[in-house]
Amino acid sequence: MSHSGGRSGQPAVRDSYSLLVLNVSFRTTADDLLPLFDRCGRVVDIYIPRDRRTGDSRGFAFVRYKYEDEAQKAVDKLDGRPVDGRNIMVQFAKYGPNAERIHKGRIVEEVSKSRGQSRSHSPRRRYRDDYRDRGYRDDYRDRDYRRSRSRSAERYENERYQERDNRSRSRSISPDYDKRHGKNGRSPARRSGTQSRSYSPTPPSRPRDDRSPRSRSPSN
DNA sequence: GTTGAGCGTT
Repeated sequence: MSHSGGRSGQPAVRDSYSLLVLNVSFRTTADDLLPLFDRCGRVVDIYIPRDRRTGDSRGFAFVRYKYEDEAQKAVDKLDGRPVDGRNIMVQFAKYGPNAERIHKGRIVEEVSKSRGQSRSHSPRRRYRDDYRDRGYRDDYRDRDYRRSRSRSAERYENERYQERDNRSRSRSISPDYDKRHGKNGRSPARRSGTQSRSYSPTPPSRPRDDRSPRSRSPSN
């Protein structure tokens, strides 16, 4: 009854403290961290968020400890220790039961010592998978941008002329640059069938469906 | 094949 709480989806988290491990190698797995953090205390579980598209590690992991004292010890012991050739950073996570001591991302609890929780004031970036998403998204944006510019008033365009020019050169160094590459802006050597789909109003959907047409009901 | 600040899933 008096299980008032439910701060986290999993009840197991209630009896465990989460630690955030950063600066871990991209190929470091939980199995590699398990024996490492297990030496500092009882590790309940270790989870490493991975990309659902590629499946590669993002470079950080979450280690859950049964007790906070052990977690704190792991932070002080494993924090700054070279793993897989790189120093890892261990600190308390904002998610979990220990969040009670964290107020809006700021730890209300007194710092153990001069640990320097503040890492750096460097701006944080998103996942490194953005560059690949921009690949096809850039085409859509370009089309929208061109259409948007048509409807835009000419007077405003005058001011945007600077930005547009600057941006235009940013995307393409020069129209001749493509010609030098032999692309000539278009690919006439393409398949005629491909051209049909190119003019299709709907973008080519990726055959993400791996469902087998034959095995429709695997349950029965 | 790449990268390097951050806060998570069934």
